[in-house]
Amino acid sequence: MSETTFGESLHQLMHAYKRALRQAYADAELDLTVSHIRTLKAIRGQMPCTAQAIAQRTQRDKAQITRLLRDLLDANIIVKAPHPEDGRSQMLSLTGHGRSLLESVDACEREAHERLSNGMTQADLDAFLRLSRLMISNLKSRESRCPTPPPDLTPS
Amino acid sequence: MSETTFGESLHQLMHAYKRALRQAYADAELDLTVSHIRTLKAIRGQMPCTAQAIAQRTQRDKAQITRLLRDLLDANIIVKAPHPEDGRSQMLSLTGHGRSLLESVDACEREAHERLSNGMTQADLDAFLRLSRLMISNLKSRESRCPTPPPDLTPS
DNA sequence: CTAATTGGTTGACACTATCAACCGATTAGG
DNA sequence: CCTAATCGGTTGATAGTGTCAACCAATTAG
Repeated sequence: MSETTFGESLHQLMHAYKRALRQAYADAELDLTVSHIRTLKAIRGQMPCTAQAIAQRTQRDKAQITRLLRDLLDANIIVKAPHPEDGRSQMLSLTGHGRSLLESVDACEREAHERLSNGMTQADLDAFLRLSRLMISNLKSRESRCPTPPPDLTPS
Repeated sequence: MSETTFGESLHQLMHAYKRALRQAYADAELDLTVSHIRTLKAIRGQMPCTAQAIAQRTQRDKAQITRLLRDLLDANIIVKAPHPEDGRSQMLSLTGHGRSLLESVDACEREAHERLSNGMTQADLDAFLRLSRLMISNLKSRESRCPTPPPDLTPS
């Protein structure tokens, strides 16, 4: 029976967490969705970077990324610059506005994170993170075996 | 800094998990979404039950529940019966079809769960579950502005 | 040079969450 | 009893998100 409660817990945790973030962002008058902010953080994490890199880092569809980036560009939170070596690609980076905005975000999240982790030790958090990562990699390994053409099992 | 990776991990785990479930359901030719199945499991968990109970149990909007139930009714997976003591309410229960369908679901999930938990001990799983529940209750307590009811962390 | 690949964009669609308005049944207060 | 508030459920609207497929232009490979 532990499968059912596992999935349920995961769902509930996810949604409670997202609600908490949305609430915190709204309280701070940050007019951004969770997705936008996730994208922003990905950019900051490896600035300057390409849209492709963000898609990989956040595990999301590149179409989705394009749309999120459009909003962020319109809001003057990031800027595009041509890629020096590849005319298809473009380098994304935060504007000053984007950077300061992201600092407010950090404050929001620190608060949310603090609430979330109430009663948990650092070891608990580490353990949770470790297990999460393990599960992600467990799931991903199987997932990605379809799109790649069969790793030649050609009858030798 | 650990907040960012925490949120990222949670997102990714959630989506990887949902993708795995969707894939498993599709492989088994179960034409149901994750939400439908979550709803079904809630019904099974406290059958017979009301829509209200499901909404609470799964922490979802009652409007959403109504729509999911409509689909399940149309597909003859559950049935409605009038509530004996309250004319507004209605008792939901699984049909035979629904029950057998849910058994296939269980099989799918067992498989997905097995893949997911590869390399994890039972203690790991328990720890993960315990921490998840703790965080959920941490987040919920402020959400609903209620005095925190003591989290019941019974490791069932 | 042509063909395949890659970075990015666009369109379409499904799923999910959330909010507000509403209906009929029930309950509470006078 | 009658009215008002509440409750279970339904419906509509809107937004956020995930996914797929088609496409363009730049790049690379043969």
